[in-house]
Amino acid sequence: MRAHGICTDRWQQAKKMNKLNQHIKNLVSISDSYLSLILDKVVEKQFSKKEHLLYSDDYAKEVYFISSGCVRTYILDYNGIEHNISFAIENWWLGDLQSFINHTPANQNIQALEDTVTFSINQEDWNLLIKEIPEFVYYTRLLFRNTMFTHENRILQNLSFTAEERYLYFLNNYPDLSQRISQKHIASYIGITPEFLSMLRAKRKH
Amino acid sequence: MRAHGICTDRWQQAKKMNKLNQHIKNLVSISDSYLSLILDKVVEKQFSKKEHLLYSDDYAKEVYFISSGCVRTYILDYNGIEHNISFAIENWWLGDLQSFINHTPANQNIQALEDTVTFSINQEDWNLLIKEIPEFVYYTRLLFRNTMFTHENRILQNLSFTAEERYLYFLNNYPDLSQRISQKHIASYIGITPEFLSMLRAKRKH
DNA sequence: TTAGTTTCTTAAACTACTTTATTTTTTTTG
DNA sequence: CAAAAAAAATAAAGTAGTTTAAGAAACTAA
Repeated sequence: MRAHGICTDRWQQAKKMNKLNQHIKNLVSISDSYLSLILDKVVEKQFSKKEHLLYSDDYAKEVYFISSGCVRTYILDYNGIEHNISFAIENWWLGDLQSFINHTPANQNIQALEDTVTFSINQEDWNLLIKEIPEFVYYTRLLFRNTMFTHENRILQNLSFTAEERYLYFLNNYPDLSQRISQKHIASYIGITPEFLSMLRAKRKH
Repeated sequence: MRAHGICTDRWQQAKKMNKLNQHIKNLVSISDSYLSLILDKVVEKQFSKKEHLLYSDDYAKEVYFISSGCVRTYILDYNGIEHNISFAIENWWLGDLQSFINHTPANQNIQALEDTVTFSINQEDWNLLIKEIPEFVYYTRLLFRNTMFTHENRILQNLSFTAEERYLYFLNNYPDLSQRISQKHIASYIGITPEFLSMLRAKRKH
């Protein structure tokens, strides 16, 4: 990109998008011109703590790559109880992909747990990149594949682990998240009440 | 393919692979020559009821498209209890993809629940097809994406549904499987004991 | 800094689901 | 087809996790 005389604004933006740039290059080999085509479509957005990126029943018009901060996705059950589906921090993509791809109302809510900066791509540009850039197809294929593996492992856990084992697995596998995220939200993610998590933690101290 | 003078054996095989043929064509637009390149790599295998296609700790050397029959994938927990992860019938792909793709020992076991005919692709051929045929990349991207959605919905359910709701969801969404698969295996899939499922069913009759 | 809000802890009563054991029904196999 | 094996039903006792409630600790904001 540097060699192609991009104006200063673009160059500044490219610098800010360095994390996304690296993330793509780490997964697929891609020409600089294709890469800049992707980065051109990406828009920076800022969300303050507790702000929502998406509400369920709305349509997910974009997906997000997190540059800094932390968000959660959650569903509301018919009793009005929130259940955390996932967390995302720096260098993670997220979004309600079913809504985004199938143009259906979202099941998920997305909320910032910290002040957060994202790079988003909207549906139109996403489809354009998919059509124009085979490497973008490969890239998203790997993202889908990895998410599929993560989901699969979580299903295995839900079937065979106790609450305590799920908690320990979370601590071991997401030590960074464990520090940043409240117990209340971790409890919801592993599918137990905060009170029961508190009991488990008390038990482990002795 | 017919126009290209393929020998009778091939033509016979192609007829047998009609389901796979259709499955690919339904998801991506692909030339006949590429399609026959894929079908050339596919090998028919037969498994009798209760036979294993894969044992955990072995390496998954192939993935399977089911032409007829029914299989389950399951894990063994450290108490020796089996937990069903998924079922597959005609026109479904399955395999321990983590083992197959990452060349790690399998977590999953795969077992035929009925006499089953599969078309399998081994790792080497899979990688070759990925390298040579962009449409195969698109095809597998869609497979991964759909599996990802299915997994995601199951995680949502595990977080927000009771056992009874999970059972009703299974009945409604997989009516064909509900007929073919024993309650014992359905119970395991939704994460409860067969005894408790039996109770739920008795309760619903009144 | 203090009041207000949210999170965490503790504990007792409760419930969804498991465990164990026995009987009945269905399926498999020689 | 009969015998054996596997699956399903029922029931009683047990347990992992929930609910409710109330107080303590930790953030948040004027």
